[in-house]
Amino acid sequence: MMDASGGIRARHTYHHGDLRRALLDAGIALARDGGPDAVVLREATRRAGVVPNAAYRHFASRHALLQAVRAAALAALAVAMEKQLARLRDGGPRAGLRAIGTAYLRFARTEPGLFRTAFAVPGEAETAGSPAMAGKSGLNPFQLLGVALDRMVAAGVLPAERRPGAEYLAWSAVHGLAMLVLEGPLRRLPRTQTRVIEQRLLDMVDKGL
Amino acid sequence: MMDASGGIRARHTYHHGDLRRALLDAGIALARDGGPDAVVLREATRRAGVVPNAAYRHFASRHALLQAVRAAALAALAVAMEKQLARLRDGGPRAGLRAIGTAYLRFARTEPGLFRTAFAVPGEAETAGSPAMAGKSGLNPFQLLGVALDRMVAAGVLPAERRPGAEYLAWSAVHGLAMLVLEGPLRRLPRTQTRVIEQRLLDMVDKGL
DNA sequence: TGTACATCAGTGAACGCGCGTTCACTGATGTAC
DNA sequence: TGTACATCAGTGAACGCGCGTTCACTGATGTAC
Repeated sequence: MMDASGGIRARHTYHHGDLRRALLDAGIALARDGGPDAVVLREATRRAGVVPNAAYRHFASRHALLQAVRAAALAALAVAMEKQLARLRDGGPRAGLRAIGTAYLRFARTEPGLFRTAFAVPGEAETAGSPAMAGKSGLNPFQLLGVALDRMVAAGVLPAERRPGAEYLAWSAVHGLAMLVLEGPLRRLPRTQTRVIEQRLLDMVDKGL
Repeated sequence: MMDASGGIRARHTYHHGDLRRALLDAGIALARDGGPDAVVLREATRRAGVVPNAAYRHFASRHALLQAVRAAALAALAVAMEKQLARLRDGGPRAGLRAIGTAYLRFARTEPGLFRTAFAVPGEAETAGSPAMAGKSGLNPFQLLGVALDRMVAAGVLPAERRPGAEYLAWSAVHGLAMLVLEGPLRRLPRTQTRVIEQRLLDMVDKGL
């Protein structure tokens, strides 16, 4: 059990209260600064102030915990996207797509550990959609992207025949840049330059779709 | 020491002959089917028919071996690109860029382990260029992409003011798709659909650059 | 051409590491009567 | 309202694992004279 200062406080009850939640939170914290490999079962129990094997009351395996963390990371991304969408009062349907892309790139930048956990770990298809991966709207990141594209079609900005599969194209571009900047060859690029490239990439998607 | 059938043949000389090469080859084979994490020092020595610590005569650490494997993977990608470029007798300068992209995507598909090793491992900036990462032309993948873009500018197909940083945009798009297909959410997509999306992605880059 | 000796490339044995996971257990909780 | 008992959520101790890496060594190679 962690107190506000991050230290370990002695538990006075034998039962924890909500160990599952505590383990998940610890897992998220580990992923946050260290990525998927840092999500270590023993460390999570340590942080929860509990003996290692206690985790097995709540997660079948380390892998199960990791998947739960991954779902939380995806949900966090969805929330970030929703916030960015909420910001734009007006602006055409193109603005929606751009907001999605912007949020995605920012999330990768500000939460690299969670980002890597969300995508570098093979998991269940988030294209389908589990509630655990969703934001407040009930949609996961992929679905939010889909909605943005649908709106573009409805507004006549995107030809309907180019709609199917368009999410893969937009997603690829943005995802690739995120990866290259995060742990790829573009890591050493100065941040200002990164921003410029981000904008130009979004332009490219806009124009090229 | 491996014979043609893949078994371990007894070495009759005390000295190996070219252990460095043997370890590197073993490392490449490991990366090929298993990605970067599969490049395990002990396993490489096992395959070379040698005691584990013998590796330290040739590589300072596991990490050093991994970097060598990574360089080899990048060189292999460069060679694949060169081959694809050599194929096109004519076709405008756009064809060059497309060949690069095609080779990249195919390499990711046919050599997923090497691809992941090349890019999922933080390494020295390949944007600069070490000979170990280069193809027959002496250029590494990034540089080959740069040349293709330069040609487009020279041919007047790409406005000069859009040239700087253009490699990052093209690279991102193609890299993102490769990642999503390889170990991301697009893994389960049927192969025929993947191909279609690949083409459309290259179209998008072409149009959007 | 032959010998002495330095250098090099392997061997052999061992380390500590932290991990995920299993087992048999005990203390705490809540429900039926 | 009080008690008996089943269920649940933790404890305690231990495992085997394969890894990277270090140490002191010995057999093989090549070079100087």
